[in-house]
Amino acid sequence: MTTGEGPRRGRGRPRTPGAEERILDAALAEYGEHGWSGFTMDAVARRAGVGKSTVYLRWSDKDALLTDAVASHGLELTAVDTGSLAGDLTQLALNLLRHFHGAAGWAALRITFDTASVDDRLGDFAEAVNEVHGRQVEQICLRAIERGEMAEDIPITAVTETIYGAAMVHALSERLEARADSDVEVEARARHIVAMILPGISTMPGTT
Amino acid sequence: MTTGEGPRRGRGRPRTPGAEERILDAALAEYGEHGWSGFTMDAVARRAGVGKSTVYLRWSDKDALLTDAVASHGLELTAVDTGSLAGDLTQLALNLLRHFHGAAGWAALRITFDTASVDDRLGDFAEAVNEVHGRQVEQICLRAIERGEMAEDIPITAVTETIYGAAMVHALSERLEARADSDVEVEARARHIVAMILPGISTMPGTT
Amino acid sequence: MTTGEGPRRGRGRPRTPGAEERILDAALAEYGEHGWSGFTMDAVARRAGVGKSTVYLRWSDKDALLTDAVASHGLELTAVDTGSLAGDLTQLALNLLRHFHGAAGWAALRITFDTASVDDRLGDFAEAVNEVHGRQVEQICLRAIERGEMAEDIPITAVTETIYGAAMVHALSERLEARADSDVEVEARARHIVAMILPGISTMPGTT
Amino acid sequence: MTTGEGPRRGRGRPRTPGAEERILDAALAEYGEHGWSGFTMDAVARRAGVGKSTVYLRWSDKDALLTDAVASHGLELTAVDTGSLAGDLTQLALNLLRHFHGAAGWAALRITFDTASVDDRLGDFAEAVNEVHGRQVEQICLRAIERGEMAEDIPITAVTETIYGAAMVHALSERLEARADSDVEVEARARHIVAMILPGISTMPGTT
DNA sequence: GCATAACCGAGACGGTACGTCTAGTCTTCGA
DNA sequence: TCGAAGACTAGACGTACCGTCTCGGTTATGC
Repeated sequence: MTTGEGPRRGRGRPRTPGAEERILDAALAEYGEHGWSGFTMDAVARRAGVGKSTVYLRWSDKDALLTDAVASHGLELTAVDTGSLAGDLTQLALNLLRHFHGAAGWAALRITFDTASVDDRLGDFAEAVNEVHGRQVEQICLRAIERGEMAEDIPITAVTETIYGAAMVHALSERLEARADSDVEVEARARHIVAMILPGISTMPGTT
Repeated sequence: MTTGEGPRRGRGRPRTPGAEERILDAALAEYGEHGWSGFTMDAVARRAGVGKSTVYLRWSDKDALLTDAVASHGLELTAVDTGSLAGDLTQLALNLLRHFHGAAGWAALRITFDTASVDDRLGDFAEAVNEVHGRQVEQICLRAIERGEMAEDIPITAVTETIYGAAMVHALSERLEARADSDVEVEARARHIVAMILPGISTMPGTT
Repeated sequence: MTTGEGPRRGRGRPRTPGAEERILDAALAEYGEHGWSGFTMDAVARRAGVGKSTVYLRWSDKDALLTDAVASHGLELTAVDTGSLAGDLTQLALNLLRHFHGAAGWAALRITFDTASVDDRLGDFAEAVNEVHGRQVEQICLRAIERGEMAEDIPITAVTETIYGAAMVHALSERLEARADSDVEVEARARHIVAMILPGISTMPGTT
Repeated sequence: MTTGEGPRRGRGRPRTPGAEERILDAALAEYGEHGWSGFTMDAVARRAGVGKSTVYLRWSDKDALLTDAVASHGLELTAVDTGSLAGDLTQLALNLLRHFHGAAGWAALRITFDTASVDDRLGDFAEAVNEVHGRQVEQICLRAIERGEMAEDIPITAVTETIYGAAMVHALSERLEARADSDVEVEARARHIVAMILPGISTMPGTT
């Protein structure tokens, strides 16, 4: 995402192959363990067994590294097409719940909030996430409208925000209460969320 | 929540009355302007017209101050009882949208995420927020169930998470797109959110 | 030296009698134990069992207190008149050696050097010490000249400086080597010093 | 005496060559201008055009820096061999008077007194000074004894202490009276001092 | 006998330096 | 040419101290 995929044909020593990934992993681990205020470049470099200059050679600064670290593990939401609006949304909710529960997803979340707060810093990443995620729901909804399952006058962003928000706050609750849902609970929660909003957006009242 | 409500009967010069509030305000302002990195104790002290030691006399460190600053202005959600579930939820959603849009609410949000991530730091504040907010929705729902407006088998936490999440993510979107909704838009969004989940939780299908 | 011996006849509560002395003692003790850089007003006040304001009520600042503390115990050199130049000088050297060896004398010495270094601060104390001490030797020498024991063309300040310096450096050596001379050694050293300079200032060559 | 003469062969950026000296000079200048209180690490760093951490990378704390600064310029006494005891001593006295009159010599003196007072701090420097200086006089005296100019039963330390003390106290007097001797006066004083003690240590009575 | 006034202890106040730590840059050696 | 090591400037961190101030209380005089 940052490195620039130049064929690296030059003279001199080629870049150590594993370094990039080790650094990203180290960054993610440090961020997960100590949070933003305890996240130091020196610690990342040391943990990755790498000199600080190697890190700065590839990322311009702290934010860039962190952003990239999260991005590298944080956008693994795969689109689905189960054939029904209910199925698509339930699968999406499930994915989101699992995503935000994991370290990378959670880190992505925090960074999104952090970067969204500072105006003089580029919220590139946050916007990217926003767009990627937003497009997911958009496709689901468009398919549903085509099939006639969903009313056309529903603002899609509202659907996105509701589902994402629900998953997000649920993950937050879990962390605050130092609780970890079982697989069954997660699935139940996903179904609950969808059940709650489906009647509100569907064309046929009374469907579940 | 701040210093312990000791009646301060002792000897010695009593603490300057206004200082506490001025420092908290300054902290919130600095945080809002510069974000977490860029938030300086020296700057807070200077802005509050106060010595650094005065700040450290009352708060043990940066996090404690920031947490308190946000808490002092971040829990101003007033419960409402409009008589109907739809009215209550719409009013709540409206409050939340406005809350998260403002500096204090947004800051509270960020801090909630921050403190929820670090285990060796006390997420006291985050838990408090969680509980206060959770109780709001609980009361609304209990009233609705009493009135027969709401099904009894809906998990209330799911309702909470959905509404809060929707408001939260909407505020996030606004910031990411550097957009500021008008009052009309905010109200419309609140109604949309409620309209989306109301059919899913209400006893009478087809109601809006 | 600082207090100003006003009869303190006014109304109001009179100053606690013992306080003055206790503070001075505490100051001297702290200075002796921790040196100039570890000498704090808070510590002095605490050690004297006294509030800081009580200290500042009597002395304007740190230097004033320290100066006074040393002065109160540091100028106890008593003049002597043994009837002969050799006797007078030996007695003086002995006094000085003992003086500089003790805590108060040593502290006075340090302060003299400290205050002599800073031009914007009043070396009042240092000058006072200098003058008091200088006068001692002056009197001894004048008596000796009257008696015909001492040549008239000797600059008296040179005599003063030599004897004082010798005693001073000897005390310094003792401290540096963590050594403490016995009484016999001190007396021997005093005689040595005088024996060394006596032929150089006496009218009769070859006298000891 | 400073950093340990490791050949610094390793990897990494080598220490900036000039920095050490610039810092020491700045330290000495600051000390000379503002004295011990008023001597600030920040000011030293700023004056040397250096970051504070660079200073702390080389010296553990304020005292260490100051001590070293003085040591670097404070031990420039060169031995002399004029061929006669009187000549040697006069030259030594002259050197000392000039040494203690200068900023570095005076600073060295103060620090010697300071470090000699605090037992938990290493008086390394003070001892070094003591030894270096002591050896000077020792050599002079031994040569004189060989030549038969000086009696063998004179304790050499007494000679050292007397000459050093005389020069020291003279410098002190100059400062206290804000006076600066001319070259002629300094030389006269040196001759006076030696004339005073020479008869007392020489084998031939009546020599000057 | 009661107000007045100066003192006392405690300790909070604004300010400033301390010594530590981090960010991001720069400079060397070795691969 | 790149990588690791690590010194560099800049500046925030949290602590400690200075000298000032404001309390509640105490102890004397003087009306």
